[in-house]
Amino acid sequence: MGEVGTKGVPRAERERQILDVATDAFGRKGYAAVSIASVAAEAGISKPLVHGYFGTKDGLFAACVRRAGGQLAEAIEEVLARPGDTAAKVEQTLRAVFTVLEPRPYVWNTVFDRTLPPEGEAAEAALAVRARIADQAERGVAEALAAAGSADPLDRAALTEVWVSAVTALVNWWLRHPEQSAEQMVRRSRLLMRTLSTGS
Amino acid sequence: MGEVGTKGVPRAERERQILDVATDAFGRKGYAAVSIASVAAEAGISKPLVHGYFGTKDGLFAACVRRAGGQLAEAIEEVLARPGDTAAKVEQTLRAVFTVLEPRPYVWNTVFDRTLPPEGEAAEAALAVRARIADQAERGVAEALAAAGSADPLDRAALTEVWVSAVTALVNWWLRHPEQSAEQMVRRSRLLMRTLSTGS
DNA sequence: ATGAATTGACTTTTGAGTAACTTACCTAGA
DNA sequence: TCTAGGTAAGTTACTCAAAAGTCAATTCAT
Repeated sequence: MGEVGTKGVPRAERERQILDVATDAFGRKGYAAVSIASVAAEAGISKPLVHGYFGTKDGLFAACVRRAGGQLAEAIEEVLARPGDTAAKVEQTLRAVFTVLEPRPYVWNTVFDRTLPPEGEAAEAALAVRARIADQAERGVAEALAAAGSADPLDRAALTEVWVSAVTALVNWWLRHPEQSAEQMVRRSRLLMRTLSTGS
Repeated sequence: MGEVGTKGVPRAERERQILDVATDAFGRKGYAAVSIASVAAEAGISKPLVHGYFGTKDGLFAACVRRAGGQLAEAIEEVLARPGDTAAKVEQTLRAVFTVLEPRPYVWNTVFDRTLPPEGEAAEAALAVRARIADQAERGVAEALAAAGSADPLDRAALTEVWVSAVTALVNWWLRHPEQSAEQMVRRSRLLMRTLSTGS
């Protein structure tokens, strides 16, 4: 256990390991409830190494959120860039999100963590990623609303928020039913979205 | 400031004040990110008084969640007890939830806090309230799903979560646009719910 | 043999929880 | 109506544990 000295693991690989463990922990329990020591233990290394590579806890979180946000935003962007009607895009966006999230469903909650300290690098990074995702969502939402006959910017802002929140809810439900595949989640989401409108 | 001795505020009222402040803080930042000291400061009293009334931090959270859960469950129950078809109930439930959540939108986040320590009174109380609300919502949701051709209990559970989460998002949006009336919000919600299904 | 990887053993800060004291209110008896 | 004393409300000043962050020493790969 207590062996000192290098183990021959290059920094890049070790950083990836740490980010994997930390993202999972942050997403499960939230920023405040995660200790650097527990992350280090889970990764099989010592606390100072984490600090050596990522500086502060804030820095570690920021790194997690930037990587996660990059993966998510990229997948969504790819869908939006493709041609197609609104119906297709909604479904493809859902599929993209669930597919990216499938191996690490906690990524989403990391980005939308509410327990961050209001100041600092972590909060800034999270806000940036959220803004990017909200911006992407708004583009898709605008189309759908136009089809429904509304061009009201208030409608657009509200629906964007509802949409993001609905995805969050689906992801959290998924976390408690990990046996579901991404494809099952897409199919289920389609049914649920359709049902939401029956009462109206 | 540092005046010692009683200020003549009876225990019941002080407890209510503390619960108000604590529920808001827990709902905003999550269990782990809230300190007893900050709650006490915000309530204008000292830390030991909070401990004297609620024991541990776990006990304080449990008290918050029980009160919050009671308020929510009661309002929903009242709507469900009234006769009417699915469409009417959806709309009435929306109206009821908006009304209950308006003065304290963070109540929902408190009940569904993910940063709770897995063991202890707080987690138990939260689970109990979640189960109660989920059970109520599921009754309403089951009807709508039946109309859409699904009797899958997993669908029901997931939709319940999505639905309440969507409503919460609407409430949070509403707080940032207070010029909107409750009736406008109900109408807007109807449009948004309908639009959500365009893709399917 | 140089530098990157890595840790043990610190210091410091923060926050939960407690002990012991102080003050105000309220009622029973004179 | 006045006062003695019990009880409820409240604080200051601590203890203790956990967790953030630092430093200097150590080992391995090239």
